Amino acid sequence: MIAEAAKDTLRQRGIRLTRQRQLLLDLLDKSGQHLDAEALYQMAHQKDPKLNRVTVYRTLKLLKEGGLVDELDLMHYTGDQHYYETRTKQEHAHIICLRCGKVEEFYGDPLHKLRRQVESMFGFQILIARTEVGGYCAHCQVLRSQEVELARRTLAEAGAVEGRKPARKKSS
Amino acid sequence: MIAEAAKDTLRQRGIRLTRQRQLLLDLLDKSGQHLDAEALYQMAHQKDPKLNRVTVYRTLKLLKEGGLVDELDLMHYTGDQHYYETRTKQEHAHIICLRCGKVEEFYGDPLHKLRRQVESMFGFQILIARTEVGGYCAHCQVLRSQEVELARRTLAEAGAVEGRKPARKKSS
DNA sequence: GTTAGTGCAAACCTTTTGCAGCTCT
DNA sequence: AGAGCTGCAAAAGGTTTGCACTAAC
Repeated sequence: MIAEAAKDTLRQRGIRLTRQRQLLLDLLDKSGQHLDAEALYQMAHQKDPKLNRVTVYRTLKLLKEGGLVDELDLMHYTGDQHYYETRTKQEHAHIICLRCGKVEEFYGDPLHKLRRQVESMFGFQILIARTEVGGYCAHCQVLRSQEVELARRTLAEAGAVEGRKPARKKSS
Repeated sequence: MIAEAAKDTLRQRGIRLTRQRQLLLDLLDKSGQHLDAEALYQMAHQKDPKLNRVTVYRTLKLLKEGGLVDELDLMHYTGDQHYYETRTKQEHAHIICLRCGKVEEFYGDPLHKLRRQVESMFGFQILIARTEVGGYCAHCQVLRSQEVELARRTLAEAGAVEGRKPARKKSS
């Protein structure tokens, strides 16, 4: 369980493990990934009605600065909020379908190569890296092209109707 | 000049090329890269005092949706605003120094490979991809370690002072 | 002449801050 | 005991929206 490791890390840094922080850490850890502050707040608030939204923001900031969670924005698919996931697994890219919102994760060589090249080419010390890709998933590509086709026809129809209206008075 | 191509694209889509849009497009095109909405507004507003901030936001949104500019956030180095650059050059990653704010651009194989792998592995149709890397540039690594060392010493000193204070009443 | 686009003001949403009181160690 | 943390209310920062007027085609 990641939350335990995170708690140790925090303890070692002399950061207090309050009831609220433990709850948030556990929720972040368990509940899948890509929670935004509001979603996390809702979950936490349900378990502890006294817990305030502000505490969620402060905790997330703390964890982010401590390198315990990573911040994403998933191409702002749903808005301008940020998403968080515990930093455990290998580095990975996030692939977001801009139609259905599904998020895939990509682990692979190119990410490591990129990292190594950036380090050696620029003498750069990398602390965080993130790759986000937006587009249409296999399923939505079909649906998307149907939608576009429909829109095209609707427009053409409207155009035809317009064409039937009395012509611009020029010949009248 | 990119702005011209962009203008053609817009015209073809039946989007009106207003005075304001032309100005914004030209500014985006010329003035280096990584402008945020406010910076772009300041520049535009200087040339055309009637031009409103809202128009900047609306134009950026239009250009972004049309794939003519890319939106970045440069690891939120300076805050939560977004940055924009015209989409012309090859795909590239942005490397941001979290100490001095310098932004480097990385062009390279790993980016293409990543793209190709995502397309083939997931059957994904990519519309936008972005990679941002945060850390310390070669120059700032040195300065950073000095800063950390200084902080460490300052803390140790404070700790020493604290140590001289009457001990926790246990032996008293 | 239409319809899209602009400016203005006001709203909106997410996140941060100031401060008094509470709590972990 | 006391610094660190929380909750509450209020502010901030960035961006969007409603509406009447203006301008591009």
